[in-house]
Amino acid sequence: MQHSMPPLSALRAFEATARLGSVTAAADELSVTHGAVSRQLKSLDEHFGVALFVKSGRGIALTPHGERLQSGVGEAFARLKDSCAVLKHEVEEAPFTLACPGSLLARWLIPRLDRLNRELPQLKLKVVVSESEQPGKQTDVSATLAFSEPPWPENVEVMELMAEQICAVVSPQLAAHIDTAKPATLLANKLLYTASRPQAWPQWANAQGLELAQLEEALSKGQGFDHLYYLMEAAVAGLGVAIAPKLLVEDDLKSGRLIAPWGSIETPARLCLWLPNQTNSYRSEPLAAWLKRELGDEHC
Amino acid sequence: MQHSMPPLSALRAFEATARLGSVTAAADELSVTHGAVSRQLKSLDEHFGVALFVKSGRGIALTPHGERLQSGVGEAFARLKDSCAVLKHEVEEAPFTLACPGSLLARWLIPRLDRLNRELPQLKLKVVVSESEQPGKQTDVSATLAFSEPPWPENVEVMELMAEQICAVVSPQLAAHIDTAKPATLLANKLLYTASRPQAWPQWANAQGLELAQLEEALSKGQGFDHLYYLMEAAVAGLGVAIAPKLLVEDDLKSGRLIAPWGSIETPARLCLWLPNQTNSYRSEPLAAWLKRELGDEHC
DNA sequence: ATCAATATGTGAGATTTAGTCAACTGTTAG
DNA sequence: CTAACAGTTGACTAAATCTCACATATTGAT
Repeated sequence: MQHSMPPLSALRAFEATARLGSVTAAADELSVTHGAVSRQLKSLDEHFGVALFVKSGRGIALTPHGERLQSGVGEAFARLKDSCAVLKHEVEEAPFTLACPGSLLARWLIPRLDRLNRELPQLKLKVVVSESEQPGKQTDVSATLAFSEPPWPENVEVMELMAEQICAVVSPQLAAHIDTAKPATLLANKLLYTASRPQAWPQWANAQGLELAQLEEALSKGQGFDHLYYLMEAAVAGLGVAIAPKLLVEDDLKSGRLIAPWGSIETPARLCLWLPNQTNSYRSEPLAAWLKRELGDEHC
Repeated sequence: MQHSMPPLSALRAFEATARLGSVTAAADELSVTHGAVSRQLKSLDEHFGVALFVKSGRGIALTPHGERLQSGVGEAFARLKDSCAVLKHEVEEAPFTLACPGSLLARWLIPRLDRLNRELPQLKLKVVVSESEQPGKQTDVSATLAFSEPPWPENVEVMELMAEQICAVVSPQLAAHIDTAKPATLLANKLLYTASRPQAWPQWANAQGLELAQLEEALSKGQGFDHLYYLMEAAVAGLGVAIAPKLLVEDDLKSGRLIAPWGSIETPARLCLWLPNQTNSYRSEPLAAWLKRELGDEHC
């Protein structure tokens, strides 16, 4: 009495065969060969010690025992399929919430959001400003887009999208008064910075071969902002020279609202997509692919 | 949308775990290690792209998604188990019908039937006289017991129980008038035979070194019977010398109603249990074992 | 009648799935 | 603070399942 249950795969084969009235059709539905289904049915016969099908012409037909089994098993499998389909549907129809820092959201993602939604409508994408400092921490988001430096924690999946590049930017009006050929002349100007990225100016200065002490002094005469977003607005307004991820000023450089006379440098940070553990890859992969494509296009 | 169904074994692990509230308990019920169940659950999470359980203290608890899945899947599995149990019960409770030739039934099986039923009550044994000449042919019986000669057809399972032995038997009263030392003297007596076993006398005569021509002549003076059963009654009544399977006269020999002065010889035939293809081995094996034991005991 | 087409059954071997074992992490209770 | 418990995971192994190719049986068409 211990094991009245036969192997489940055999029951599934039975259910499909009984419903479709054909071994071959059932095999087709289950994406296996008819031989595989035939074996499963034989194993069921042996399990129950009674024939569930009899040959009928060149096909098969249920025996009375088979018919009685089918009535219950058919309903059970219908229930099973329905339950799984409902859950799958719930998961797929749920909006995909992408968290992202405000500056990246405002200056890069939002201008592209309409196209993203048109190209990946099945995501039902929702974007929110990320609140936590650690991207993987928020549990109520499907993914987080952010610049961050390796190493990354182990219990989350982090997809690297591109290296961060930063550049010093200035309004064209202000640039007219600077000798942009020599980086050092920059230090005479008002430097704009944000506390959220204290390493940005030192990294840039270092790459340009400038003395850190000189930079410190220049910064002390500069202006700080709470947020990268305000910093960039200040640069556009011609308040001074700002340092910013190239990605966030790309549109401004193209439109001529800002210029970056000293080029850009790569930092150790990477633009990453952080995925909590159980994120459905069917949903995150198209988004990752779209982001990579979008970022790649901009480089050309 | 193709494959909304995860592997069924993973669903079963989920159902048991959700119902019992514990991976270890589920593993126990399914007779596997907890590691195996843990893997199955993980594969389900990945299939649906959502966590179905969360760690809760040192155990686990269903997530809202998990709870919704459980409600349907639990019922479906209950249905499945019930359907299988019902069928299994039907098969096990159905009487086991054993067919058997009339003579074997009357002179060997019926005297032992009460004990057989007492020792194997779960069989709910029913015996019927076999109608078909070919033992495997009848479809409405669970098994057929009969003497038959190899080779046997391929599509039925035939279990050999013992070699057939035949012996010439005579009533003690009649034996008093025969010189039983020499087989040849037998030919002077009235030979009793049945058309259903034409080879019996020739086989016996051959084994005793008698001429077939002489036998033919003796047989022509003898008496034929429709059925082995009448033949044996005739021998008991002292009408002449009969030839019969030793098994069928064993009880008569023991009681002294018949004697077999010339011993017995083995024929190519075997006492066999014929099993149609889908006979449940859980039911036929105890019967076969009982028969073998019974036959073995008689040889001692 | 014979041949092609259709449907199912089966032996042998390959592949995939699922399971075991043992080590590891985290939690609770004494 | 240790021991017992509950679950997860890496590496390996065992077993179930599938495929392929061939065999058998029925049906319909030439």
